Amino acid sequence: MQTDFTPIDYDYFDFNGRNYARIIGRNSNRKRICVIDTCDVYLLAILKHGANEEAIKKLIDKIKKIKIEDKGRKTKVEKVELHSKNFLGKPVKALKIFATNYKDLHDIAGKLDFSEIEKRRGYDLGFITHYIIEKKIIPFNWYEINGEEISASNEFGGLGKVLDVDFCIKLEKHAPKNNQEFKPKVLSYDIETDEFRIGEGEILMISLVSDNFKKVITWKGKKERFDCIEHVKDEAELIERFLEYVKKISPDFLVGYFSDGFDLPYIKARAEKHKIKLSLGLDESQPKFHRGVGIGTAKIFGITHIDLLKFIQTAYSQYMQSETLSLNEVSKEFLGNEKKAFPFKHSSNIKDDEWGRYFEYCLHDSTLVYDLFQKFWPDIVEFTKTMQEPVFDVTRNGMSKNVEDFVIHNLEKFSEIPEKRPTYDEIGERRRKPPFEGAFVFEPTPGLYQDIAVFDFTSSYGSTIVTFNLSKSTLLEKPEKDSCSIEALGKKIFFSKKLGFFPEMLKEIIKKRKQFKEELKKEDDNVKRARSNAFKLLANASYGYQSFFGGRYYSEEAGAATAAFARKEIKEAIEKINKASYKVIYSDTDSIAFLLNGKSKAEVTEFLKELNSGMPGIMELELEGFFKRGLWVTKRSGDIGAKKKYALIDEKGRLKIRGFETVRRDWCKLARQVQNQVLKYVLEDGNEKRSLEYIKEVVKKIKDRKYEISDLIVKTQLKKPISEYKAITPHVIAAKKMLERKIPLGFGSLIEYYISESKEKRALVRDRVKLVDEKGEYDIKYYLESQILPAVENIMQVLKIDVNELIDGKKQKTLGEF
DNA sequence: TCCCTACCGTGATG
DNA sequence: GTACATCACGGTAGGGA
Repeated sequence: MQTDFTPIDYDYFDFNGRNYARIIGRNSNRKRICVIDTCDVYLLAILKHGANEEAIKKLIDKIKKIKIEDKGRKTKVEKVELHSKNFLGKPVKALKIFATNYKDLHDIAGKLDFSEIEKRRGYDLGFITHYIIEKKIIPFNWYEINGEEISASNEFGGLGKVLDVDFCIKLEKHAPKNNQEFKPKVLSYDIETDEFRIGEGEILMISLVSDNFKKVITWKGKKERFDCIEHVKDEAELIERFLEYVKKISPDFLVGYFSDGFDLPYIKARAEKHKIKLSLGLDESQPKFHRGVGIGTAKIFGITHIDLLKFIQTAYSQYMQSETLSLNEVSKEFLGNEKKAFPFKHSSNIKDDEWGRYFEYCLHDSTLVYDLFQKFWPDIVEFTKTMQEPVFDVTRNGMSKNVEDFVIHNLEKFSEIPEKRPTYDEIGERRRKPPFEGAFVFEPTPGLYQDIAVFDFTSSYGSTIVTFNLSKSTLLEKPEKDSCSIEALGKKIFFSKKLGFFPEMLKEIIKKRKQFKEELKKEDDNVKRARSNAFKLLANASYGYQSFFGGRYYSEEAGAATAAFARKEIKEAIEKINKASYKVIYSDTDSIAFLLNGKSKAEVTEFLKELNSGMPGIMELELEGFFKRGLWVTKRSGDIGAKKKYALIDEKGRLKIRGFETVRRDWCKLARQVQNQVLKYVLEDGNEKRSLEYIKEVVKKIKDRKYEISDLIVKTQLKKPISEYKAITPHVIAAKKMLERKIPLGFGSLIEYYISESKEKRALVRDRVKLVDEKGEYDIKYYLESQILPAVENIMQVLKIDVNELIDGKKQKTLGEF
């Protein structure tokens, strides 16, 4: 049969000793299709330079005889070809050694102990990656496919019969087709339980949301409620019902939030307890749980399980406003919608008339997850198409893996043989290296400035890598004609002029980033901003990747050289800006802030063009914006200007605050609000007048205990198991208190506490820690001197005001009006 | 016991 | 599994006076 087809999810199976890819996807009639296909598997043996033809011939004959039988299957070398390829940019002769089963390539490589062979590569990619490279059947692209329909045949042990798909096709031909939009069928889900520890409590309800479908399955509460609430008799039936709905709706994506770490493992544990087979897969298989160091992953065959939290974490968190990645905050930021309020209670404490609200709460969570998925769908597609790996992996991988996938899937254009993953020892060696010098940060002179412009290098590190051709494969041992050099790692490092594959590929990511940024300029919304930033992140991660110990294309020299070149470029730009009679007041990594010194915006724009025309390669500055005022403060200790701490206001009165306590979540809300307000007043007015009034008022209110504890809560994240802390800080004490109350805590838990008054005179801060709901009076002195004062002190100091006098009230006379 | 500083730890910037 | 280095700053640990 013939149809069009877009691949969504991939896995593979062995049949008669061979590997077969199983690809689940859809056609444009929304029929679900499973494509079965195989491909040649091989590894590459790179030959030593200058091996003679006769020797190679003999070698090929020897290799052809290799057989392996020790893993319950027979694998042999099926054919050997001699190819001219590149390895790390250099031309090499390599033998392409074809074998029966991908999993045996490693063992075959182990038998290639011949003196003519220099290196063995290309057998550590994984079958699916290898398959996608070989057959070029890329997720979310469209293909016209031809093949034999085997839905009802006994082929592959009757595989087609057990698969719950519309068509099962053994692929014969495929050709790329114009891409079209694919609207997936999505089912989001969320569970509520009594116990947070996996499987230790009962599942009280499961909510499901899909297109025109909302359902809460529960065995709790009273029967008559809303249409979408379905009562079952017990937990076992609830799980059965969940299975039925997933099967009936049969979505392309089953989406949860932290569902890799909670919902799905929980359902699995409870299903096991009730001896229910959790056959969610299209082939009736159970979810496969893969253990990770942190949380594992949960994979369902044919229905792609997505944990949105994971994707948001890697792709967007760095550029988000939200302080935590809780469903509530993330929904607020991207949907303008939040969770319904329902304080957690054990089910035994929930009254009859409260269940309705609990159901609504649970259902609303699934709605949020559903809406978030729809919002991020374009990004998920874009990421997946760029990385060319199955969407299951792309949504879970970190940035370094994404960069590496992108590289691996683009090697063929360069006839490049893939480099191997580093060994355990190599990783250890790389990790032990001392850090190299990074970015340049300008030490600002504290002050309140007027009329400021800010320039940014577009994808600074990325364009540096591209411009100066910095990578593992372009690193030279000694200088060559036209090679470029830089001082880094305490020596002179050289890179060839001939463009390497890594820099060339990076060019494409930068192009994409530019495109998304343009789109963002046309119409600004949270998701567009996130997308643009995600590709910015990816471009920057390419720099991080080359210095990342786990990377195949790790190169300390390339990393250090990138930072060195970037420093050189920005310092030169600063000099040029100063020479043009502007005055640079601050700079960090890739941005430069400078005073207009009376010049017009038009002059600045013109000057920017001139600057760019003199810039090497694809290095380019862009205008970040004009600002009416800007404030830089001193460090708390000493008089020198603090780096990474400043606030700007543009002509429209919009604030841009960086590094200040206002943007740090480990300061109490009050301190942050007060600082934010003071910055606003100072930047708007250019003087201290309104701020002083305001601070005075706040100080009085603190002294009069007019604030709620909720304004004074300090939030700190737990970053390791409590026992591992050497320094017992307030947040460790708070965490211990929470543990005593049996509140489950772990890596990443947000610890909330406030500082209460103590009779003891010299008590440590940690001895005064109280949990949010613990009764107590807040410590006036602490909040004045350790929260509010530090938050405004340095700002007022710039305006020559000593805030200490406001607080103790002794020297108020010197303040004139007070 | 007081005082100082090194170090731990978190969370920012880019 | 896991992109990088550069900063600020509160709080404690721990030694010396």
